[in-house]
Amino acid sequence: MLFSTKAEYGVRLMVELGRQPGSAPISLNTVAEAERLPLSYLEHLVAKLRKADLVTSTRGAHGGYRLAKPAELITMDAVVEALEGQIAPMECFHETPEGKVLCSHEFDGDRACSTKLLWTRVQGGVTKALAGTTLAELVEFSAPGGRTEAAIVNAA
Amino acid sequence: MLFSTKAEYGVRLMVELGRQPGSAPISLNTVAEAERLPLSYLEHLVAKLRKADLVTSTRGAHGGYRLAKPAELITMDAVVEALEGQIAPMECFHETPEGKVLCSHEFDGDRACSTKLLWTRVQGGVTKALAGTTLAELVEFSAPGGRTEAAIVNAA
DNA sequence: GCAAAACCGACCGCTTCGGTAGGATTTAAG
DNA sequence: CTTAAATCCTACCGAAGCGGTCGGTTTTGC
Repeated sequence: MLFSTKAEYGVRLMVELGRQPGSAPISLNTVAEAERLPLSYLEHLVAKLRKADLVTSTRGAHGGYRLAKPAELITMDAVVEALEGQIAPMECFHETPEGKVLCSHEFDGDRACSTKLLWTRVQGGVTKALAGTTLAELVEFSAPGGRTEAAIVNAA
Repeated sequence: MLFSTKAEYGVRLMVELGRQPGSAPISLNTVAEAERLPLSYLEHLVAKLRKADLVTSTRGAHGGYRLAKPAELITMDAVVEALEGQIAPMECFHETPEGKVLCSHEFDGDRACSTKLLWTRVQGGVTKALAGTTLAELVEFSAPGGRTEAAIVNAA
């Protein structure tokens, strides 16, 4: 599995928040029941989303969570990264500001790392998919009269 | 991390086999020293590659391993899948012969799974990268006078 | 004051990861 | 025939992460 349920549950949580049009905050309990997920586990996940400034919280009775910005401006790479940590195909694959750096096994420098090409391509494919998908799309797609399966193919 | 060192080491192992032109089998010990990887761990990995018919073995003194087919015909999705198991972005994301099936949380059927679109795109991006890369490319890329970094971008 | 809610941190059983260890079996070379 | 090299097989092991659970504290509206 590329990702754990942290990403799965967290994305569902975000979609649930994105579905509500109003300005009233939504309690985690509401989300937990709607998605049938354990409340106390969602607490851990929403904490990560809050630290990443993807949701805001209001405490006390009738409190809850809201999206920190419009769903159209939230891309899924930020969401998944907040939940799962840095997204890289491999432990030794580090991104530095100035391009990529490999590798703990790339010794001697007498020849290129044999796996660099592969992981770079994989990295590109994943980030393109994640960064190219907005929360708004997921909300629309999963709506009762949402877009059809064809939308998946079209947006390749 | 999307993949563990099983994929990393296993791919290196395959590249090392692909580098040798001759028909003589290469011992794991040779590979282990060349790539500075623990021999006894490589044994586990090569067993998976053998079960997946990606390498063949000859036992006894001067034995070792060879690629089961030309490097041009070995795509990395088969290699990674042999090492890491089925590649899917998420536990609940199952591929059936007739398309995709979701989801353990997609209850009631009254609305689409909110994460299906996302994971389908991720899946597509990863498999495209893996299936679109052959072992021969990695061998060439990592050769002493191999192709430059630009090859990575070009082959997007 | 009470109840609802966000917050926080500790704990727990389970599986995987990365690796080690010890052997058994096969085979080529001397 | 013996020995060394190599594949093959199974069991084990510490560490870490996963998927929660629990108990409690704090904040806030009614």
